[in-house]
Amino acid sequence: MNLAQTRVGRKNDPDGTKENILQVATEEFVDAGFSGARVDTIAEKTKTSKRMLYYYFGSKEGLYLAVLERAYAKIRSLESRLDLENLEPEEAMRSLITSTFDHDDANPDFVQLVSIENIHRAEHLKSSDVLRRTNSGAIDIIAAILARGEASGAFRRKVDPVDLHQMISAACFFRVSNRHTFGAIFNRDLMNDELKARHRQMICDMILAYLRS
Amino acid sequence: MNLAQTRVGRKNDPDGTKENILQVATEEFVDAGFSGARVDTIAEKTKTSKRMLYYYFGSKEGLYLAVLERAYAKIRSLESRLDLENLEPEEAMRSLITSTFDHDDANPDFVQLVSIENIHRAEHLKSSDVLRRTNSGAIDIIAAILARGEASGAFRRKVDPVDLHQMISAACFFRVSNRHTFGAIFNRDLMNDELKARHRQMICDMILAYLRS
Amino acid sequence: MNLAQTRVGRKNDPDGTKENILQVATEEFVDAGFSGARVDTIAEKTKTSKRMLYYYFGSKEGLYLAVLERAYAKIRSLESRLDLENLEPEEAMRSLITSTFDHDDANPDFVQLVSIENIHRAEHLKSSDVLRRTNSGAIDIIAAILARGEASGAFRRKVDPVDLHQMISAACFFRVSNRHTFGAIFNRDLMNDELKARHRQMICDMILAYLRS
Amino acid sequence: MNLAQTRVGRKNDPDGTKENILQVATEEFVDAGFSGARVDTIAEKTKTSKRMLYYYFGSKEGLYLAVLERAYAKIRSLESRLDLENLEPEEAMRSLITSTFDHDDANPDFVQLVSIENIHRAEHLKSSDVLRRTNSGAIDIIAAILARGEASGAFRRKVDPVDLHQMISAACFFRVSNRHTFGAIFNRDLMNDELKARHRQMICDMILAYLRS
DNA sequence: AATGAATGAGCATTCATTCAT
DNA sequence: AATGAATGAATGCTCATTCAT
Repeated sequence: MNLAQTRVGRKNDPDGTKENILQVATEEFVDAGFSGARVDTIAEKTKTSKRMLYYYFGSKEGLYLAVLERAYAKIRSLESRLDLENLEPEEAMRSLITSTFDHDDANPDFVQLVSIENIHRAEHLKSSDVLRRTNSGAIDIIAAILARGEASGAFRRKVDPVDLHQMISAACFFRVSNRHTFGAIFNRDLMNDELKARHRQMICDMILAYLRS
Repeated sequence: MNLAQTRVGRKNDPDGTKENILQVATEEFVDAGFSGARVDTIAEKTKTSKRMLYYYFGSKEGLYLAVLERAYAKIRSLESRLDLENLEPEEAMRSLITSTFDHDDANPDFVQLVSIENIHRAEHLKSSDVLRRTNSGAIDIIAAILARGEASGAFRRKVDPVDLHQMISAACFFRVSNRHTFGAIFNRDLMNDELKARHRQMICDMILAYLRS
Repeated sequence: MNLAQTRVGRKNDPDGTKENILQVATEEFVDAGFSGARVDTIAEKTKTSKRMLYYYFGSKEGLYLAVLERAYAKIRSLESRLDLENLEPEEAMRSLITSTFDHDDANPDFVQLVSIENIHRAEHLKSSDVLRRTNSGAIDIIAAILARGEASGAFRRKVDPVDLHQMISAACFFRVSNRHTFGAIFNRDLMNDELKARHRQMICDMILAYLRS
Repeated sequence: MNLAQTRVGRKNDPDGTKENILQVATEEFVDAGFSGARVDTIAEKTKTSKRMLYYYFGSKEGLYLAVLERAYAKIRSLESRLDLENLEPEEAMRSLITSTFDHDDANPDFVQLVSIENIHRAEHLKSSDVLRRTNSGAIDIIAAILARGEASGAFRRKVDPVDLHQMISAACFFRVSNRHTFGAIFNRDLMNDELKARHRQMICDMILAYLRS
C-alpha cells in the first residue's frame, strides 16, 4: 500500500498541480478578465479537477490573487539582474528604458493582468502585502542613475525618480495595453517589428532629450 | 392639450429613455467591466424597466456598444473645437498636449471604457464602423503643427504624427488608467492637484525637448 | 382628405389585412406548433404591425383558432363537391378514398394543424362550435355508399360508417403526419411519387378487400 | 454504518436521480409538447433541483432527447419478446397486429411523443444515432411472416413489408394519436372498451382480407 | 491528496400583451 | 383603422461553491 505512493508517474505532486493550475488560470484571466473568466473553464483545461482548485486556492478570487502575485514575482526577479552601475548615466538610462520596453513587449500577459487589476481599482493588489512591496526596487535604480547624471552634468533637468518611472512605464505599457484600440483606429499593427524598433528608439530619445534639457 | 405633448418628463419620450439608459449603463460598465456589469443592476437604476433596455439595445452587448459609441462621439466633438492655427508651433503643441491631458483627466470613465475595450481585444470597436472612423481627426491636427514647426526650424526632429500621438496619448492615458496600481505601489495619489500640474508640465516639456532635439 | 381613402394602393383593407395575417400565422403555427409559434415572428412577416394582430384576433389563442377554422372550412368546401351517386358502390368508394388520400397529400399544413390540435387534446376544437360541426358531412357520404353496396351485394361486410372513415383517415393521415419519423427510421421518403401512387392503390385495395369479404 | 450506504433513497444516487428526472420530464413533454413544456415545472416535480437537470442533460433539448430515447428503448425491448414462428402465417399476422394495437393503446405517452417529434420534423430523432437504429427489427418479423404466408399460399397478395408495417401502424397509431379531434367531431370516446375490441378485430380482418386477396 | 455529485442564487433574455395617441 | 412605446412575469441557463466520501 505504502509503496504505491512512491510509484513512478504518481499523481501526487502538489507543486506540479499548483503550477499547472496557475498557468491555466493565468491564460483564462488574461483572456477574459476577472469577471469574464470561468472557474469551470479553468478547471477543465487543468490536469486535475475543479475541486483541487478550491482545495489549493480557496476561491476564484484567491486563485486570481495567486496568479497576480506569480506574475509580479516574475518581473521582480528580472529587474534585479540589471547591472547598470558600470555604465555612463546616459547609457545606463537607455539600458533601463530598453529593458522596460522589452519586458512589456515580451509579456503582454502581465500587461493585461495589470490592466485588469486597474479596471477593478487595484483592490486585489491593495489587499496583498506581497504585491505592494514589489516594485519599489525600480525606483532605487532610477534614482541612482539620475544622481550620477546630475552630478556629472549629463542631466541638466532635476527630476523626481517616481515621475520619470511613470513616464517610461506609460510609453512602454500603453504600446502593449492599448494596442488593440490604437491599432484598430489607426490601422496599425503595433506589434510589427519595424514599428517596435522605431518606438524603442523614440522613447529612449525622448526621455534623454528631456533629461538633458 | 397640445402643450402637454411638449411637457418635460412625459412618458413617451424614446430619446429621453434611451439617454437615461445610456447614462446608467455607462456608469455600470465603467464600474465593473463588460462581464462584471449586470443587466439587472443597470435596469434597476434606470427610470424604466429591464424590458426597455432590450427593446432599444437588443442585448447586453448592444448596450455596451452604444455606450462605447456615445463615449467616443463625445471626445470627437471636443477635439474639433481647438483653434491652434493662430499659435506658434511650440505653443500649438503645448496647447494640444494640455488639451489631451485635461480630457483624460476629466474623463476617467472614457479612459476606463477604452481599457475595458482593450481587455476584450477591441472586438466591439472593430465591429463598429462608427467607432473605427472616430479618431482620425487628431492626426491631421498634429501633422499640421509638425509641418509648421519643421518649416520654421522650431522642431529639428522629424517625426511620424501617429507615433507622436501615441507618445502623448500614452503619457496622458496611463496616468489615469493605471492610477490604481501605480498609486498603490508607490503610495501616491496620482489625481492629487499638485502632482497633476507637475505631470502636465512635465509631459509638455518632454515632448518639446524631443521635438527640438 | 376623403379622397385619400379611395386612392389606389390604399392601406385600409381590413379583409386583405386579416387574410394576410391568417396566411402568415398558419405558416408559423404549422412550423412550430402552438407554443413554439411566436407572436412577434408572425407580426414581423405580416404586412401590418403586431398591434393589428391583437386588434383583429384578440390573442394568440384567438389567432390560432381562426387559423384552425379557416383550415377546416377549406376542406369542408372541397368535400361537398364530390359527385359519387352516379358511380357503382365500389367505384364510388375508390373515388372517396382517393379523394381523401389526395387531400391529405396536398395539404400537409392541414394535417400538421390537426396533429398539433391533438397534442393539445383538441381543447381549441372542442371549444369552437364552428369546428365541431365541420366533418359530419363525410359520414353521410360513406353511409350512402355502404348502403348501396350492401344492397347490391358488392359489400358482404357490414360496417359502421364512422369506423370505416376512421380506417381510411388513419391510412391517409398517418402517411403525411408521421412521414418524418417513419421516413427517418426506415430511410424512406414517403412523399416520393412512386411510393405515393403505390400507397394510394394499396389503401383502396385494402379497404375494398375488407368490404367484399 | 456500512449498511447505510445501501439504504434505499440515499442522496448520492446518480442513476436514481436521472431516472426520476426522466419520468417527470416524460410526463411534462407529453403533456405540453417540446416548446410548451417548462424546465421549471419539470424541476419542481422532481426530487432534485433544476440545476441537476442541466448537470445531467445539458439543456432542455438534451433532456427531451433522453426522454425520446428512453421511450423508444422501451418498445424495442417489448418487440423482441414475441414468438410468432410456431404459429400459422395468418395467426402470426393477427398476433403481430394485436400486439401493435395493444402497445399503442397501452402507451399513449409514446404515441404522443412520436406525434410531437413529427411536429418538429423528427429533427431530434434524425440527429440521434441511437434512435435511428431502433425500429428495424419490426420489419424482419413482418417479412418472415409474409414469406411463410406466400409460400403456403395463405397470402395471395405480394406485399412490401415496410408498406404493410405502415398500414398496420397507421391504423393502430391514428386511433390513439387522433382520438381527441376524431372523438370531438364524431362524438365518440375512442378509448371505450367496446369500440376498442371492435377496432382491434376490424384492423386484423382488414389486413388479412387484403393479404388473402 | 483527491473527487463525483449536488446546489441556491443569479444570469441574460423573451414571452404575450396593453397603453396612449 | 392603425401604431410605436412600454411592460411584468417568466424562460432557459450558468455561476462560484460545497457536500459526502
